[in-house]
Amino acid sequence: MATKEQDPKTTEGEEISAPTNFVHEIIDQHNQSGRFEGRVHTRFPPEPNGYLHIGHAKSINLNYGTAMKYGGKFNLRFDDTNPAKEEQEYIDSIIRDVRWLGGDWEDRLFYASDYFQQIYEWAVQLIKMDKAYVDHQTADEIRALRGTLTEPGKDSPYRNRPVEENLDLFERMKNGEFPDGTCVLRAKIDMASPNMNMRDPVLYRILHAEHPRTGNQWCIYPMYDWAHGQSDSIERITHSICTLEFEAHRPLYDWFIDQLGIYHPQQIEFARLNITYTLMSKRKLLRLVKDGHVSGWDDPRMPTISGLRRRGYPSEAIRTFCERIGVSKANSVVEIGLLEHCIREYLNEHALRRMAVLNPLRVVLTNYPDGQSEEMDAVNNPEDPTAGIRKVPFSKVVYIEREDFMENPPKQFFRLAPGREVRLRYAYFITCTEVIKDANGEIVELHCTYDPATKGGDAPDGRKVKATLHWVSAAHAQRAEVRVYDNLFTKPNPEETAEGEDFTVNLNPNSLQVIPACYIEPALAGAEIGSRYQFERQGYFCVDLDTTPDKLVFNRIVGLKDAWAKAQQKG
RNA sequence: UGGGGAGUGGCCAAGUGGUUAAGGCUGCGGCCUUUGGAGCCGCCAUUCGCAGGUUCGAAUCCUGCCUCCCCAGCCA
Repeated sequence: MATKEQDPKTTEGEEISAPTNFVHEIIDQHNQSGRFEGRVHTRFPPEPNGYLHIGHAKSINLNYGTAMKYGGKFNLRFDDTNPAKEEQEYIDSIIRDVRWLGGDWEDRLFYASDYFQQIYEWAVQLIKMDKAYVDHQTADEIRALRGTLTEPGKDSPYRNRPVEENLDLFERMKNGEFPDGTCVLRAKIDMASPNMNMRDPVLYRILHAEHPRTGNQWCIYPMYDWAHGQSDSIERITHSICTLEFEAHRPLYDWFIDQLGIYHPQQIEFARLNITYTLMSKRKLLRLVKDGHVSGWDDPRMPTISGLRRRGYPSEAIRTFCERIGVSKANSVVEIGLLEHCIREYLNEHALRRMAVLNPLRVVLTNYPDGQSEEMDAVNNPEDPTAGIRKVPFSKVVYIEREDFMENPPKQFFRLAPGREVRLRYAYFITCTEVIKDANGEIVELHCTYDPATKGGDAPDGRKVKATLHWVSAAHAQRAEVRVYDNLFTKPNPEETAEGEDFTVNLNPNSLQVIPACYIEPALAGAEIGSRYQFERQGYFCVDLDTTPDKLVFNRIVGLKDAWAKAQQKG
């Protein structure tokens, strides 16, 4: 059915699928022109100053996926050039997350700090070429002379120091002779450039700080701009894929590489991911953690990879999502609904079905023999016959979902109501005969009769019911805590606030609802942490790591689509 | 009012001078159903930021304009 017209071929004639985005299109052009001799080598270059989030997943998927598509290689490299903000904890979490997302760097785990010596030598080379100088201005003075977007900057008074003096000063910077902030090394480019990045950017600053990798070996650290392009060059990266904000830095990276005369990767910029009702800024996510708005980086409401993992989002589904959103240069905001769709789509196929009652209503089957119980066959996954069946115990008293009963149902409601017959899934047809209330008029129990002829859920006389309810036998039920999540923010754009307010005013006070005592079927006892199930008619749930041998805790990953709820909303 | 990017349906996104302007998500109908789930079928841009122009023919080429994003860290 798919038309297979002219699949592009490599020079070897081996088939490569058609370009799926503009990045691949550029690579195809390079492969045609022979720019990189057919090599494709990408990398994911995080700074270890926070946890990865789903926006990073898009980047990892693009970089790793691209390498795989072209039979190339993929590196993981930490851009650890600022010891003031970076920590080993972040390095560890990032490694774990990239691996979990399926990225495989084989033996190519690198650090920009691995290249500090080389980068230092290149700085010396630049000084010798009279293309860099030590500037003793303060940060404020540098800023004052940088000019503005519309006015050119002015040369630093230190700009024309002799090469020998610069060499000496830079050496002494490295040797720790100056306190932090005394001076910096700057590139000598053009203070009048319309591109602000070219106005003599800072290359090195003095930072007497302990580095997670290099300890106290260095007290000068290269700026990202001075380290990043060269790191890619050292690793012989072919395509340096990065986000849009670095587009204006590309001329600078090109200038460095051309001055140094070293291998030249091609930088390609794409638009970062934004998702409705969530934040993607590392700074703001850090704030949520530090200020205790969430329980940690792995709070199941966080868009961090560790949060999504704990919530129960399968990495396969996250990957599908990353494929489906596409890659372009247009700033965009993807609806959270698409992510949830991908999660449901995967889990529908893979999650075992179980029955669990979150908000129980006791039902007594008045004509069912006292003390009797039997085992019903239940399908584990209707989408996957190989998942088999299980036994579910049934007895005289069962719990059903409170919202599956209405005393005075509207015409659209076809679940249980007085005098009405419905099916208990895999069990029997039951008919509600009596509603028991307490002194306050609260419904505390239902009396129903069951039809023994409908065992398994089918009526031999062919009569139909309009609803099938999930249930749990009271005598066999296990207890569990269930945590139901909603969006962390109440607005599609959490950054949208009134003057003087910040994004925390948009925090959703109902983003976490804990249901301490739910009833679950016995097959769920001993479920492993991280395992995922569909609770029939409710949604997908994942065993949380707070689970202990005597207390199961489930996270709701995502609810099932609910036509009844939607109809209610419409009124 | 410098420089660099981007504008295709509610949200993403294909499209690279000749197609009825892909596809997915959402939404809306209907079928089916022992999950009001899943699945299946159908509908949803005479128009591509706007205005001109070139052409037999323009989302695609040209000109002008509008809107949005990024850049003035010793952050990345």
